[in-house]
Amino acid sequence: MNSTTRNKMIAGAADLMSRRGVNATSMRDVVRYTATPRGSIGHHFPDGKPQLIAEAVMFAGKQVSIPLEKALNELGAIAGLKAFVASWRRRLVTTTFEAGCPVLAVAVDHYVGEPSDKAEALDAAAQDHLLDLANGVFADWQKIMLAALRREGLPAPRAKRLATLVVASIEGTVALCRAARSALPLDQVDQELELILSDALSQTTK
Amino acid sequence: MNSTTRNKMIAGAADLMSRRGVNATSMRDVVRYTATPRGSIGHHFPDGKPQLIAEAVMFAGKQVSIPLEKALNELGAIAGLKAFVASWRRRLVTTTFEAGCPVLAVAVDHYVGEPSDKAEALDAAAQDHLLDLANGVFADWQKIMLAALRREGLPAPRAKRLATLVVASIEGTVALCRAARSALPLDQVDQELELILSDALSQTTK
DNA sequence: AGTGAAGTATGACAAGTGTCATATAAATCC
DNA sequence: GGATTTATATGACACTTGTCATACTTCACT
Repeated sequence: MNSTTRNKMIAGAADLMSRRGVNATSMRDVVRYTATPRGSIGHHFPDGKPQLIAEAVMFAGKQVSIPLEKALNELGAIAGLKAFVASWRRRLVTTTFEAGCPVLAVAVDHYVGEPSDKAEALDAAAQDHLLDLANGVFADWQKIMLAALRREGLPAPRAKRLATLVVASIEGTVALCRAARSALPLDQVDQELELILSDALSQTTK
Repeated sequence: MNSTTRNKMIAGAADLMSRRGVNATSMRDVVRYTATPRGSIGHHFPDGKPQLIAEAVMFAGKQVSIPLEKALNELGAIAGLKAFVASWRRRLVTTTFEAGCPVLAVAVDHYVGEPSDKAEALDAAAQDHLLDLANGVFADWQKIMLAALRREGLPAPRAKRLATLVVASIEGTVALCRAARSALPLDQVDQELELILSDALSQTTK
């Protein structure tokens, strides 16, 4: 199984989806963008576009969760989060605020299926599956953040809420930065999150 | 000028965009959804789909900013924000987490223009204009939140950062809720935001 | 009554969409 | 080395998209 073509397609799809959204990314765009053979797309993704989107979401999930976990492990919750935000910042700046998060794209820009006859019935199921995947990725990120906070002594209920806040606010802030073509929102949120987390952690050791 | 047709189209476009995204919302969808005459769309929106999207963004902007400002004025920053979040929660629940924010949709799901010959040049400008509008709406919401916080004595730099955090985290959380088909993330973030704001405000009166 | 504008209806256009059937090329295995 | 799976190529399909030209209706105003 030649997987480099397949992997290039998945990575390219994730990238394009993060920039323009799900429906603005056609399969022909993906093969153009990645210089992969168009004839292979049906071969590597027999279930068609929904499958490609699904794999792109899972790919993007790992692409974030692995460095996130590493940063939190090596630097602790606060410094690790700052490093993670910094990597988002770099991505925004180097793409002139064109690239975003493909998982958010799936949550917001729902895939509208084939024009064919089967219609509504399958589309709803396919869309639900994609939402499940996106939700799984978000949950994964939250779990990683949660573990880091708990490791520093924060009680579970508070840590869970803060993990949700961190993931949600970063997702939202990245979107704000793209709209503003500026990293200012991310810098502001970064500062506030640091304050909030260090406040919360300082209360536990008292 | 018969504006009820026009207004129905704008409101319907905003609603559909908030549920499925920009590119998944076709003009034919809008006239189907709003039971408005298809022949009129070119009449009311001579600049075509970009114009309809633009008006939908501004419409959605006011639809949020007006009740937000009212709630903050009447109830103060903390209780007002809680009331505002509660209204978001209602919208999510009553639409079984299908509806979201059309402004976020514009920021994430970029409009891909007509298939015609003019191509790239105009598209980039049109997309930039839409991003400007979305950014203006986000900035408006932040300004309203900022004013409420300053009214309670918070110094400007901190208030600005917190206003950004509030807008970004609510946008992100609504997306999380849609992916999870659950209001839990919003409830968690609501609780944390309350804690954060009351902490920040209590430090000013000391 | 009549005139002109505002609104509505309908169909055609060029182009793009995902998918599929078929055909060729490459690589793997006995 | 031949056979069989894997991969790539190409073109056709049924359909949707935004836009436009053209017609018909409605309505206000003089």
